[in-house]
Amino acid sequence: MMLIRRLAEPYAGQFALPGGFVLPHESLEVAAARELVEETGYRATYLEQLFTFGEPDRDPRGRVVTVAYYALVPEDQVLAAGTDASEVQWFSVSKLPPLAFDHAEILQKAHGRLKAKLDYSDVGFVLLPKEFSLSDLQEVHESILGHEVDPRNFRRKLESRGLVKETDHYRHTGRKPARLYTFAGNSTTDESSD
Amino acid sequence: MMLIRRLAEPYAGQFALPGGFVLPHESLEVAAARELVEETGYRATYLEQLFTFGEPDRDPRGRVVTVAYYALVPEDQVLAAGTDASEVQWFSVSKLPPLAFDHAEILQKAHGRLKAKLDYSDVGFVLLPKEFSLSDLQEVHESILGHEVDPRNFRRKLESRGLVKETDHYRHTGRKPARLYTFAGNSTTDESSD
DNA sequence: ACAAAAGTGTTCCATATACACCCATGT
DNA sequence: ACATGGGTGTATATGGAACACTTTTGT
Repeated sequence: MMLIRRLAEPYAGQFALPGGFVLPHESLEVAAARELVEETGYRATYLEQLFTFGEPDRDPRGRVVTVAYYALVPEDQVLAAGTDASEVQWFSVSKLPPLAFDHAEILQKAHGRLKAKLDYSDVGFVLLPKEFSLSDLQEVHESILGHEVDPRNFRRKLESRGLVKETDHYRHTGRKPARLYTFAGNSTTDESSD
Repeated sequence: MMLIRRLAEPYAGQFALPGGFVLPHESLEVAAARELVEETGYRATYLEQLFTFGEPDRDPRGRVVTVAYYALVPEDQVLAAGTDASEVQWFSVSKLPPLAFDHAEILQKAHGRLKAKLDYSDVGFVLLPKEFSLSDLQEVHESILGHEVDPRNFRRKLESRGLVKETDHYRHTGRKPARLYTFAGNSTTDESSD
């Protein structure tokens, strides 16, 4: 989970989700992408609307309705703090600091959504470079799900769904070289839900 | 699908979803429930946030962000048109009239969500009175899914999940009396997704 | 040679699907 | 008696879960 440390009141010094206000002629999604770049330097490739939070008292400054989006950020991305935030930092889902506003609730909802989408959509691939080993992909799944996965069952499922294409490249950084794969396709014709 | 005919411009005379503006100290969900009562007379028991629509040009009057909710309304509910609408009318999903704004897109999204939730949540029961026959429940599922369901498989699934409790009441309105059932419980501990 | 991660098969169980007839009642 | 919707069982296919050892390389 990527969080920023707030500079301004309220909640100055605490961690929070990056965010800001939508401009008059800007779509919600474009606004979310813009704020993310401004505050973390990351240009999102995957961005999905999560939920809209609108309790009347969730911001001490007055009525603020937040349309929350979440982005998936490959771990190797370099993040540079922008103007609104003094610090950008990664946290494990299980070790979150206290958060500003109702942002803990937002994060929890995002995590639940991600878990649910993991096995009927292609979100798992977004967090990896174009070529990856099957162990890489498995680790992504394990860290999102929060538990271990059996490598044989995992690989069998990938194969039966035709999700990956093997390349003839190998990564030689470990002990036994790992075959690299690419994502095979957009099978999920997303007519349903969100 | 329940729609109202608009009285005011823009799109006067066309069908649209009931809706309106959130009051300053009102939560989004309360606002949705209030507008539904005002425009259709129906007090929602099931109301769920669907999605937020915020394209800059979706309303010709200016920038309007819509936080869409959907309610489930048992068919036997009597609907009385309120002050903002001249007419409340039911439509089949497959035979919708032209709709105001981007409301067709909203409806389509709601339908997709409902289909997806049908078999991992309890939405199917909300559309029925407290006591219902298994054929009633099956018809609800068929009309949401848009295809027929095998009665043996359907009943077996209900039983294996323990979703219904049988009563010793029968409905004598058909030829063979149908045993009536009640909804058994809230098994779905909704920690995940939305 | 050994440490460390990559890779590989089989069995079992639960759940989904396909399919057709008898039953109980009201008219 | 018959028409109508209510109600029932079996066989097959599919997908998920549990489980441990061999392979290949770098050091």
